[in-house]
Parts: sequence; C-alpha cells; structure tokens
Amino acid sequence: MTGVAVRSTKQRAAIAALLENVDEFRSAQELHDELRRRGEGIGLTTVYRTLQTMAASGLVDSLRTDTGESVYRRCSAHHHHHLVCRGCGTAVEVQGGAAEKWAADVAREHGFTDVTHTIEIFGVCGDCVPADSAG
Amino acid sequence: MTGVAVRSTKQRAAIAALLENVDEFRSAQELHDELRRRGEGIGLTTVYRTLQTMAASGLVDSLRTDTGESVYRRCSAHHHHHLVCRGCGTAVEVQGGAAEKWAADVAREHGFTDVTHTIEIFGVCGDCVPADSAG
DNA sequence: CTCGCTGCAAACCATTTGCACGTGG
DNA sequence: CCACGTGCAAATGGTTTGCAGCGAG
Repeated sequence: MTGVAVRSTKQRAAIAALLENVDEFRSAQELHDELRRRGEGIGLTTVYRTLQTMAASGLVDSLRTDTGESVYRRCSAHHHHHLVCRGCGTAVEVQGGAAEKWAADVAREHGFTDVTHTIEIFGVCGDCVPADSAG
Repeated sequence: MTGVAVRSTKQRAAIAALLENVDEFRSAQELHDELRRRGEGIGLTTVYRTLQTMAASGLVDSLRTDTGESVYRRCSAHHHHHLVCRGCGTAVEVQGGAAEKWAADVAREHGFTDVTHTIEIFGVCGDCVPADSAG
C-alpha cells in the first residue's frame, strides 16, 4: 500500500531546502542556477523533473509566467498576487482579501478540495496613462 | 500626429472578424487553423504578429495557458473564469462575482486604469478525491 | 541486487526573427 | 512611390525525453 515511494536523495533534499527559503515563485532555471551557485552538483533535468513531481504531489504550486516559463513556489506560503502595469511593467504586490474567500467559496460549492488559485491583474498605472489617447 | 497607423489588410480583418465570434480564449495556432479552415490564406507568423499587435493595443486580452501557449480573447467579452480539477481536468465555468469587484477595486486603489484580470482556480473535484490518502 | 533517480544531449514545440516581395495609402 | 504587412523557413529558448550509470532500500 506504500505504493509510490519517493526516494530520498541529495538533490531532492537540496531543492526542497531551497524552496523553504523562498516565498515567491521562481523559475526552474533560476532554482537550478541557485543550486549550482550553492555548490550542489545538480542537473537542470533533475530540477525540472523533481519540480514536476513535487507539483503533482501538491508539495509546490506552479504556474506559467507571461514569458512562458514555469515557476514554482512552496505551498502554504503566505502568498500575495500581482498588479502589473502594461506600460512600465511595474508590479505591485496586493493581498487577496475578498478574492481569496471568493475562490475558496466557489471551489467548495463545486465540491472541490485542495484548492489553489492564481490571480493576476493587468492595467495601466497612473504614470503610464496616455496623455492624449488617440482613440 | 497620426503616428502608429494600423494598415487595413485582408488578414488583419479576418483575424478581427474571427475573434468577434469567439467568447473564450483561443491559442494563436487554433486561430490560425480556424482561419485556414475558412479558406483565408493566412500565415501562422502573421497571426502571431497581428495578435501581438492587437494585444499591445489593448484590442485583445492575452495570457499564458498551463501548457505554455499564448491564448487570446477579444476585449469586453462577458467573461467567466475556470475552476479546473487537477485529477480529471474537468473545467467548470464560474462567474467572477466578488472577485471581479475586488480586482477592480484593488487596481483603482493603486491608480491603475484599463484593467483586466485573470483568475484560475485549481483543485480536486469530488470525483477525484483520493479514497485512502496515505498522508 | 533491483529499481528509481540522475544527467547529458538531442528532441520537441510554441513562438520569434530575417529577409524579400506585395500592397495599402 | 515608400513603408508596412506578409509569409516562409530557420533560429530561439524553455521544457521534455532517451538511455546508461549510480545509489537507496
């Protein structure tokens, strides 16, 4: 019944440990780069595969960035969302508030459990408002 | 003063027209496929470039799917969000409700205008709940 | 010992870019 | 006419896969 046993390895531990020190989403390549920087002789492939396994097991949350990269973050982190400006790219961290509750509520209504969500807000900040919008 | 003029072309019109008939996000490749299916002799590159231009102009909303594909949807569409099951992939359409208001509110607080948002909720539906979760 | 984990490099696939011709204005 | 739009094909770049060796149990 033990079924899928996850073998304890040096690499896997290194990734898990690194994730513990990070609160925000990081790309697989950044994680790999950081690991190498720490002297962990780990391969990019292993980072990708381990991250996928962890994500599948619900140990980490993963999502796709605007540039198509997959980013990961440890679960149960006190997360926030981003308000991004289309003009200058400025990203403001915002708290979920009502949205957090709404998401959890909607999920529950549909019988969903183990819920996570992703919210991204895009707009134009006061600094980038076109002064003479042509149309 | 006219500055960036968007030239009217057959291809661009075809893409714009197609987007009018779609309420949900579609990938550039799907759009291209549909266009070819309609007999429009349009290239994939053109679809990509036109979509990018339209997105930059705010004519369409674009975001990245879970598989890394860019998807586009015409603006001002009466949109809904998705509640996706990690187990079977079932996607339930849900209305924004409180979240819509929250997003708009947060954006306004930070002086943002022309706001759009993306909300994705992931979880495990009742059908996919592990019967004997080992943990 | 056996099987999963690891890692290199090639495979993949969506997207982007270079270059030259056609066309809108 | 002149610059932008178009499109083919190659380039790019992040992610995945094949295959052979090592280490955990």
